[in-house]
Amino acid sequence: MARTSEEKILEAAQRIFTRFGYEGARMQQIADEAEVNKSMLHYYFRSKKKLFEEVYRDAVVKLMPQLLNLLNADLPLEEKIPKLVRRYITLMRDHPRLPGFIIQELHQNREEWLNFMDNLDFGKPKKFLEQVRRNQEQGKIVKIEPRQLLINILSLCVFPFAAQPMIKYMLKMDDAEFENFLDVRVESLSTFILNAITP
Amino acid sequence: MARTSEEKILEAAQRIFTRFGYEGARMQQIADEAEVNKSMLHYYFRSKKKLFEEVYRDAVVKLMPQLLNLLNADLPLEEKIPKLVRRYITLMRDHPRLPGFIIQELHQNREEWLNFMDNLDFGKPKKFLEQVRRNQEQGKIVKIEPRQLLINILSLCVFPFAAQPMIKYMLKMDDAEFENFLDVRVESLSTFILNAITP
DNA sequence: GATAAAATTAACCATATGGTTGAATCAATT
DNA sequence: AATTGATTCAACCATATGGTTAATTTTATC
Repeated sequence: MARTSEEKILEAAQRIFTRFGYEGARMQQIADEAEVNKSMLHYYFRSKKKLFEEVYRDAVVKLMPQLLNLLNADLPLEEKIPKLVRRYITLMRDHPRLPGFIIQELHQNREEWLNFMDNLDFGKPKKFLEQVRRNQEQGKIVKIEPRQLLINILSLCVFPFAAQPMIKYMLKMDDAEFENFLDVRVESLSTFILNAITP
Repeated sequence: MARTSEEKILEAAQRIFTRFGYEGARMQQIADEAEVNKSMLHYYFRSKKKLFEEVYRDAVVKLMPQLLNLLNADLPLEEKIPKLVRRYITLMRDHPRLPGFIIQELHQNREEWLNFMDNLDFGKPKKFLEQVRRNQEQGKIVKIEPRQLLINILSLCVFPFAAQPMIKYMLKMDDAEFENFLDVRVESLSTFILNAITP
């Protein structure tokens, strides 16, 4: 404990920005959430934009490498896919607001976002795509464009979190039921995907 | 042509709100986009919030019924699923900003959003869920929780649009390549899903 | 063509918001 | 205890923004 003011601000900013977005967040709101004087935000982070960028970078750094490492790991597909599903869903469960947050905020200033990402520079899913192509040539899996498979896996894992409130509404789930839905989903998705690509 | 000011404003508001979100959008910006004096926005729609609600309602009404009707149609699953995929992807292609917009803005005031949706009241995917259950009992498809299958289909169709810039970035696609990716996707997804649920 | 109603505009207004400043307080070092 | 630098705070500031008003122009009606 005994978090410094700087830490308190960052954590508060994380909560507020991920919830309300850049435009929707108020500096005063962040200060209140951090239990700190508003001037402190500028003292430590200079401006709203700088503070936001810090938060956004942290979010991206928290997610992207996790997504990519395992994707390029040295594991046979039939092992890798269940592991991917389990890890992605676990990751999203821990940070359910991040996917929506990351996607939402990049929708504007696309230019700016591009060099921002290039600076961070995580790898690309190249190895995974090649692995799929190889498995396909060997007839181990069904014919499918590797990028399509990649996007399928990502979609299936991430979308339910981005669309969480909509899903809860459409299927009339409360929080507990949704959690249960996710428990089931880990197993369900693995077999779903493996089934889909098994000849 | 000869669109009325009211129409011009609504269309402009649609473009601006879906792009920048409620908080990010500026009334002046909408007025400029509509080539209309800012006071006109208040003259016709009273307030930013009212104008936004109109735009949001239009967006939801444009998407939801389309999603639900076909889902509950009287068609065997093996026909219905390719049709669903084709229609959903076509729909998203025509309105690529809508899914992100709808999801983004409901993330806040969840309470308000709930009665809002209840007022509009589209159906629920009940018939589809039952159809899946029946097919399952008859051994026509693999064992799967019907709601999971529903979310899978939605995720696979919708997510690529919500995450479009991210995908383009990760897979180094330009606009043309992404369009091509979507062309391929219609076929690819249908067989992917059918494969996944065929015993 | 006079009259009334609707539509349009420019000039304002009140307030919220990001940001600044300068004084006060605290903590470490000597 | 004095000095110094970092930290915290209340009071301000400039500006952007949603919204209002009142006058003007356009359109429709008789």
